[in-house]
Amino acid sequence: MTNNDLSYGMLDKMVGLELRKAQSLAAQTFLQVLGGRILPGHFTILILIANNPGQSQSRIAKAAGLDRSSLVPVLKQFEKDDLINRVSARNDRRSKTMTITSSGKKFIKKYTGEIQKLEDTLIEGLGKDNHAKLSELLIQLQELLKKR
Amino acid sequence: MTNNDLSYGMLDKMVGLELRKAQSLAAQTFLQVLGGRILPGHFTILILIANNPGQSQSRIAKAAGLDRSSLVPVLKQFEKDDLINRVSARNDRRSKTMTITSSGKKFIKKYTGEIQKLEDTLIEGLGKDNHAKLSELLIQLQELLKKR
DNA sequence: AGAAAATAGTTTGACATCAAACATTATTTT
DNA sequence: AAAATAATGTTTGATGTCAAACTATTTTCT
Repeated sequence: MTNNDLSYGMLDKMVGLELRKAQSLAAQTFLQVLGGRILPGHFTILILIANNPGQSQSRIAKAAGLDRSSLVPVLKQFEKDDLINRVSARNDRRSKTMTITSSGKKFIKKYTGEIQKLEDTLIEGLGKDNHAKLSELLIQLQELLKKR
Repeated sequence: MTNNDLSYGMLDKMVGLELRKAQSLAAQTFLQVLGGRILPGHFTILILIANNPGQSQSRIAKAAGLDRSSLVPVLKQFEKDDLINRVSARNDRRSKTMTITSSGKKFIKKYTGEIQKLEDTLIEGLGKDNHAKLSELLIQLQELLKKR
């Protein structure tokens, strides 16, 4: 039997605990959907660049919930794979503005269907209202945590 | 201005994205509460051992949402810090059963108040019902993801 | 009973992430 | 205008985690 009946004691039903477990499982599942070719968080970076052309690395990093420095090797690889372009910003020579390439767009398009399908199973499994409520609460939670 | 008005495109409000961002923030906040002395996930391991004495490493790992192998260095450190005891199980010489020490109990007790206080601010911020709903949905989500 | 498969804990190697320190460029202060 | 402060991208070092391979045991199968 693989029945998991351990007690979490004081941590029982605390959001931090459930968040970590849920996130771990979700990341694993999304990674499968992405064919193991790109990490969920890295896919997010790509999407952010595609939807917000001309933004700086710092802005993208912040939106992705990652450290600036963590982006560097990822972007380097994206560039090497011809998924994005990076050029020094005219007005600020420290910054580099980034844009998606046509290959990048193709790459994204390749997985959008599967990702949406996965999300649809979550919507179906939780119920539409609950799914919406869950993202809403997660966003609200982020607001709360940012304020501390 | 630090206004974060980037578009997440197709990922907007997807649970995977919000989960990852929320989890990152929560882990950071809990780490602060724990005085930077122990990672949230490691504290969970300790709590699990305290509340489920005599369990094997594998069971604890699973309940904590971590890989078996990830536990090894953590437990080694816990042992060195006299927070837990590990002894070979009588009935299964592969297994090691673990118990919390009195120092371990003290360690837990030291942070219980602060952790509960943090959770209380989340309950207050989200509203009691929403907080309960959030953990419930996170648990439900885990069930869904495990079934895939 | 003996062989085969499964399980527990561990080690090793790869990699993602963060934090701090750094150089360069912008902005703010004086 | 000069000096101090802040911001951007980067490098480096440390650490946590996973996955795969390994040993030792246990369980299952025949």
